[in-house]
Amino acid sequence: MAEKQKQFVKEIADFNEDFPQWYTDVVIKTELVDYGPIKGTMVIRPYGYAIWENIQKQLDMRFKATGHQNAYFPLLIPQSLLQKEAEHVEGFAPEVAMVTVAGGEKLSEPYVIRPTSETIFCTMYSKWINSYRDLPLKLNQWANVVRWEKTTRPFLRTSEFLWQEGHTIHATREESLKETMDMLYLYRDFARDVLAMPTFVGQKSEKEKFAGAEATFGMEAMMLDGKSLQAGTSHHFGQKFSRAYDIQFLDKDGTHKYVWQTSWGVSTRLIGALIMAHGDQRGLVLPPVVAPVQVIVVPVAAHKEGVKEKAQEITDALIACGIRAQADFSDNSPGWKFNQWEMKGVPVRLEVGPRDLEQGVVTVVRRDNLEKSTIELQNCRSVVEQLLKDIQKAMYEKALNFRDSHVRNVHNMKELEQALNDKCFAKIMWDQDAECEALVKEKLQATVRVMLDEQPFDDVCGICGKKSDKLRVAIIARAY
RNA sequence: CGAGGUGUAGCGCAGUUUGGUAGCGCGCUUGGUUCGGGACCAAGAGGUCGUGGGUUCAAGUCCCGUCACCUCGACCA
Repeated sequence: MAEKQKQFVKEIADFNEDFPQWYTDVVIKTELVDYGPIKGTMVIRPYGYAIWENIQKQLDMRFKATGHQNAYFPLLIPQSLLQKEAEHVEGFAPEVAMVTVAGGEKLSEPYVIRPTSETIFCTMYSKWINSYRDLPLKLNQWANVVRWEKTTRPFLRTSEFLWQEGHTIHATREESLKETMDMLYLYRDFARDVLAMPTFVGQKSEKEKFAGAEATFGMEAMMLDGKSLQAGTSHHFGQKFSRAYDIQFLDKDGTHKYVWQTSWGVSTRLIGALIMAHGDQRGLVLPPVVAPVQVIVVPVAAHKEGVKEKAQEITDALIACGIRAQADFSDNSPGWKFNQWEMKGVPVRLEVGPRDLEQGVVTVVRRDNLEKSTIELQNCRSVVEQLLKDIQKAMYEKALNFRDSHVRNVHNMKELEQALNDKCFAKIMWDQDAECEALVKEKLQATVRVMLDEQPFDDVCGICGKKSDKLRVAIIARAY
């Protein structure tokens, strides 16, 4: 028995030895995703897509609550449109896929498959906007985009991925800056409350900012191997795009002005982040809010009198109060089911067997800490409801503790290297010099993830040791 | 594009050194016994060995070509 258990754990690679391999194994074996016929694409299977749907639902609610609306723009973009903003083209050119033939004829102008939709939004915005009364316009799009990446990994980097991209335009710089930050914080709160994932948010370096943006802000999450994953971005464009695409409005003072613009997005990468932030040796651990199945009811000895009926009854009662519950009546052995649903990360398991029925109880096991207990049958509903909330909270606290114990203030290159080798994020004072950034990358294979709005703790740059008036607290980490 | 690796049953692999009837485990099907942490017994089904050419009486195995995929680097949500 114990042998089989060990074998099972082996099935999903070794969590400690090779974390990326563990990750890939888990997403494939838990049927979240499969490789598509084209290299670098993935097929998101029902179980994985259900997570995405829950993420969508939670985000969409928050977007609507902050005055955004959804819309949809075309997949194909004429190449010339993409080329209007110089930095933007340059940034995306290496990774765009193009359509050159349609309707059996070679096109006079190739169509780009959107790598992102700034250009098409801008084109339409310039037609739609006349007056300050038309502003702000705050649209969001749920869509797929294509970026021909050289190396790929399911969810974390694929040639095609799903995301949401918000594109807003405003009459003033203050307002667009506020929008950029508001959305950044919206993402941070969403990650905390929905994904149970603590993040660092802050400004990206010049080198890492979005092609065509004036400033880019990012949200970085810590994975269980101490590496960082960019989980979301929010860009301030200033008037760069509005000048390139001629988006002007007539202001109150009677003069024409260019709009101020933002964009922000999160993608299916969030699913990858979830997995790498919470998983364990047994597989996935999903936060209840996004778990496709929140409660799995496993009958034990289902053929015995009343077991199946009771399991169904309990499941129905939970579904009736809005819990995503499911009963597993397949003819696998209970042990197999336990392991299977644990691997799939279901937060709560209820075991219903003859022994439980005799005593009028049900056995409950939580996925996050594997604690097992029994509850009175009549309290089942309310206990489970509370338990889901507790698990959500406990998962966040666990992730937060992990992160806080893996963040370290460092003052020089030596300490920085030590921190990275200890699988930690490093907080360091940085003078925003590109040479320092390049040095860290070359010597330590690490990058400046974000710059935080925190009090300086040194008066020199931790990398080059020089004084500077541009010192910021930076997070440096190895990253996915 | 640089460096490594892998293609044999649905999945994971052995077999290749030394050419000679295509194997194992899991899964799948059927019947039966089971059921509180991956059950057991029995009987089955399932393969042009990635692909093209060559050597040979004979190629999964040797030779030449080619394709695909994976991992790690440079680039990115």
